[in-house]
Amino acid sequence: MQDSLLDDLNPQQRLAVTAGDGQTLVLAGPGSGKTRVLTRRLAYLIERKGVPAYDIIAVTFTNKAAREMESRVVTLVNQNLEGIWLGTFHAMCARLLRRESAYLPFKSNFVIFDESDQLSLIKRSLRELNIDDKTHRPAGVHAAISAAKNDLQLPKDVPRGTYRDEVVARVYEKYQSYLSINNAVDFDDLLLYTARILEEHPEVREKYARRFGHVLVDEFQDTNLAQYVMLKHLSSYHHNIFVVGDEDQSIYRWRGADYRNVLRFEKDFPKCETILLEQNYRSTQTVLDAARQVIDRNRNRTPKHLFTERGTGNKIVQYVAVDDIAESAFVVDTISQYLKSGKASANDFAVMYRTNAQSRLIEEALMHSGLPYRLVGAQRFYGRREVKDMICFLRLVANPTDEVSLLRVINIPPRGIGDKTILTLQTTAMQAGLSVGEVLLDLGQKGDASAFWSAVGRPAALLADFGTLLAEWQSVKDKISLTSLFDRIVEDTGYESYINDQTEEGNDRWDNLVELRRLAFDFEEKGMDEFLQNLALVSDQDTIPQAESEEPDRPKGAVTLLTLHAAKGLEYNQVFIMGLDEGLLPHSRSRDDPEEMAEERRLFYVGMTRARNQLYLLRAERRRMFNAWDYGEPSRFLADINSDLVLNQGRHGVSRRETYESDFRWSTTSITPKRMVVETPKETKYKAGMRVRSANWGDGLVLESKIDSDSEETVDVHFESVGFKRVLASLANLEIL
DNA sequence: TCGCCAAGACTTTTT
DNA sequence: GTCTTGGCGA
Repeated sequence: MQDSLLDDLNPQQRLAVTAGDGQTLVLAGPGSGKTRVLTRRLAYLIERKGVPAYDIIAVTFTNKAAREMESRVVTLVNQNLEGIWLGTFHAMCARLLRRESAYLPFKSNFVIFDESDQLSLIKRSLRELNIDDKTHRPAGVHAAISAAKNDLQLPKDVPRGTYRDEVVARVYEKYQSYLSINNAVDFDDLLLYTARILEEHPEVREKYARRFGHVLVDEFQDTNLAQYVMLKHLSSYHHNIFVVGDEDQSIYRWRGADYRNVLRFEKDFPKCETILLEQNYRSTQTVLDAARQVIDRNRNRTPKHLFTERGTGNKIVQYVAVDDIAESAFVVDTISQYLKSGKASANDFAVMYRTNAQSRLIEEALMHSGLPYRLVGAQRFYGRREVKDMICFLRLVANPTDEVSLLRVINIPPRGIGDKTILTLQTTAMQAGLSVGEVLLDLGQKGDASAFWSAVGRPAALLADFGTLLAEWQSVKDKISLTSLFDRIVEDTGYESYINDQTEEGNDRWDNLVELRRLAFDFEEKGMDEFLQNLALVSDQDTIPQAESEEPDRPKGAVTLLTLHAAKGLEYNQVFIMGLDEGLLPHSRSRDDPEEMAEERRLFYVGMTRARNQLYLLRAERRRMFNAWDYGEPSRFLADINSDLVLNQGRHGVSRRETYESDFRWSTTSITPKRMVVETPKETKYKAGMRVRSANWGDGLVLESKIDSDSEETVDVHFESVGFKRVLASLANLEIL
């Protein structure tokens, strides 16, 4: 019997796809056909079980995953997916909240603030509350608020035990009130409000729970508490929930993701059927074995025995470079050799690293050798200044009371409206009980006849000019198309000449605006509101050509450079993982938290399992950090891989630094010839773990000690009294206890 | 008000 | 190294 939906699946995959009603947990190792199972499951429900698409909700984390799933399902079933809820968690929540805004502190046409908007609101809240932003960094406070939201806490739920908690709770409250004034929500709110609305209003919960006969979830290991609770409520009527994930690939803990939701799922649904997908279709057995040796050291997970029919394959190549430059040189040399032999093309290669900062050296090395490369994700499209500016202009036209947007663009391009003027404007508005935008519009429309003309003083004319522009855009916004409005704003503000200074960078910036205009064109029919509401939920990966896709303008392809985080879900024939040094991978910030250390291990595991044929693990004996050499230890993860699986290509003796120097922008002053000789680090007097006493700060614990370029010993100490300090050994006079 | 310079930070970043 | 931020002088 032929069955196109099931025939080409392995037994485990088939078991998952055809699982009966109830709760199903599919634990899918890397390369085991997770996406395939999910799409076939959808198709199976619709085609074989006669489930109307309308009854299904399928959630993913990225737009890319959602789009991919949709297009694959469409080719599998002979009907359209009319009425299905298929999309990212955030998009699905936004849809639900727009319908149920009656229960919420904002209107249904709310906008979603992105990260920069959020941060500017946090800063304003801190200022308003007179909280010092040095001791309470905006990003840190925001992270704390975000964590609270992911844990389903409202401001009143935040514990107020310490002064810090108190600060967070107060800023949280203020921040929410600002969001509300602007009719805006942040990313976390989408999840928080959805979970809470389902929790607190039985009639809403029942409405959606009844509707969704089937709930399907991708990347389940990356859900946070809010998402978990939401899923539980959505499936509380029909109890059909099908989740796919892999605890070992959970790498977003710092965003609230909790892989233990996998364990929680099994506990909450004791009758759930658990299916393990262990056959791997991507890598060689060598890669899988090595990866397993690394990941098996983690606890609280379901052990998996990944196997492949692809054979043993090549050994993993380990290479210890003399320094960071040599590390990059090795990558470039190796790739060049492959390409010369004709055995591979550039897009077979990926170079992965822990931190974006590491991309610089490899980029320079690739550029130097003329190899084409593609950098994933470093510069974000929507984060770019010019793109953000334009979006704020549009948001302002759509909603003049949006103060965040207004304050951003009121003086862009510079039109003589400074801090002082803005402050008077704000005070005037507050006294009149109006928003800043409304005052501005009044000034623009009535000129010196406006009631506010004298109140704002000398710069009144400047403000009125901008107000006039704004009023004009407002009056035409419903009469002309979105792109025409776009052009009009660019024209009226002289924005093009402001950003495009005819340098290469200026041209790039202008190109970004042209790209944004192209995106806006897709919303010509749906209109500006829809465009703005969706903007924040579109990630950069949707606008930047992705690694696996063919780019017509680059037939030969390019080497892909990306962080380990960005690598999840992708695969390459040859994978280089750079910087396998203690402090880098695992990252030093994870040093004293076992949970974070476990996540570093998973991150490495994700990277390793991206490789189809050949994996290269690299490290450098020393690298340049700030202005000194940093001598690292090999990553602890390397020791976990059995040496039988590894081919050690040893250590290069020559740094390429000299050869670069002539035609690259290495600063010659910072690299004296003396330091090009490989030098052994001098012994440090203080060692990590030592207890020391200082006359100033009392007792403390040495975290790290190193010799910098001037042979000075720098010691990092955690003092009981004052916390972390970095001191020079020669000056601090630390007594070893 | 603007633009320049110096100081300090700097993990990852699906939405 | 490179980015942002804050202070200061024109």
